[in-house]
Amino acid sequence: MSKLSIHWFRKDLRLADNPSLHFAAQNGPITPIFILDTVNNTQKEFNLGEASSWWLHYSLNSLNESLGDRINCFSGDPLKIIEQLISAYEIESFSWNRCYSPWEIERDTKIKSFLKENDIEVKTFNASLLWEPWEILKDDNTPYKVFSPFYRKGCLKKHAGPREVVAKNDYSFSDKLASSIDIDSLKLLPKHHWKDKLNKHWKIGEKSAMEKYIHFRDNGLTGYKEGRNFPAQENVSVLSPHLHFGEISPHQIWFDNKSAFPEKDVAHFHSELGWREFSYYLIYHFPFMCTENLNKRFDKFPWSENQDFLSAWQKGKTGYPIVDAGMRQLWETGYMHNRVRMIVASFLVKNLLIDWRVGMEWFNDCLCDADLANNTASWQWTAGSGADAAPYFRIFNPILQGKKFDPDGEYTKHFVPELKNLPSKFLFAPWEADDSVFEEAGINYGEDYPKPIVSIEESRDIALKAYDQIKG
DNA sequence: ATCGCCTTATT
DNA sequence: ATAAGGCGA
Repeated sequence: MSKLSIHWFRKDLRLADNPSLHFAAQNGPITPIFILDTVNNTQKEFNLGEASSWWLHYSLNSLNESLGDRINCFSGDPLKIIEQLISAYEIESFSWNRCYSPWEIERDTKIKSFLKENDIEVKTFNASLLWEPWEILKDDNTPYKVFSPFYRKGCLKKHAGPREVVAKNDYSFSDKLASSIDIDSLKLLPKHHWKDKLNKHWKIGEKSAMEKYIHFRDNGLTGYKEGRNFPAQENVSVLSPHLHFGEISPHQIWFDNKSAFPEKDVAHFHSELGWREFSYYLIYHFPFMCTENLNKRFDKFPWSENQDFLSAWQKGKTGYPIVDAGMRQLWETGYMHNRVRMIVASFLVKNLLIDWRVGMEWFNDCLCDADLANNTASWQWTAGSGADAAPYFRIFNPILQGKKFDPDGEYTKHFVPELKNLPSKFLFAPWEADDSVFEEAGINYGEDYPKPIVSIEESRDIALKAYDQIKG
């Protein structure tokens, strides 16, 4: 048997623009492996949530189809599995594309030196970031903490630019290894029926990811800059889960010719990719922030542990329609529009006074695009404890946000159908309607739909006082 | 060292 | 109109 050129698939579940795969192909057929790591990410913050586990199952199946059913799956401790592979087979080369979560960096560093000690050629590549986090620094060689200068100066001006897209070849793949298991044996599908709802909302895999990008480009990119704020409009790409699992790369998107589209929309869409980069950048330079406040002052913040509030938030029964619509969209579809993510997160942290980590855990479990970097950076941003955070007093008002960004109530009524007959002027503040309005709308207020669990004004004041306490 | 600037707001 | 405060050059 000839020597194996192993490519280790991780967050790069595609054939196109895959530098490691491209490298492995130089030595004949590639041996593609996937390892479900059951050892290094057991901490709940890093664990594969239910929705992303569900996604991964189908993404692997889609990938495997492209590989002609040649994927080799394993489950367990990657180091041990790789150890077994190199003792059982002769290895020509071992390669992968980099991952950037702190626990992945730690794991991969160990595996890389282990392979080197055993005289195996090991190569790693960039497949998922436009700018390597260590390549962008201020003039004083410390990392940026504010997005705009990071992106405009660090990324766009000073850097030579992202690597080119790797051409796709007709790769060939070796026969399956005897010790590998099949995808089903990874047991990624959740047992309960929640997942059944997800099926109708998504097409998973490399081909669908590219189709979705093209569809967005041709139908949603024009008007993106403003339209992206309106959850009822189709001006967002919804590429996040595909990007998370690497079914499509930011390079493929970045370098795609968009000259037919308005410059301001294109620039803004690119800057959103920049935000994704910034999140990865932050957790690379400040790995502790995945579990701890970036701003240490927040360690003293008097978070509430109100389980009733948390449960109402999770179920979408807070009595604030735009918040509830968002939380139900999450539960129904494994996704939430970005504008609404900010609204529900602000509500949890600044009106219910619940620790951002509790919200992050729920998002991690329910979002198909659950991503440690984006989740960490965005929750901390909302909580005010993170980098480039909004001033603490900038607390989202769910009534005003609803009126402003869902003016016709289309999004809210879709996910909170019990309010569909409520006149628009009351939709985001139902308590302002009197009995006759509810009667006419056929709503038993307080039964069919809950009354607010907290007062916006009072809870806002409490949050501001708590913030005053932790100020230096 | 100082000064302009800052994704996503609210009243 | 207003609201802190820190970052970046």
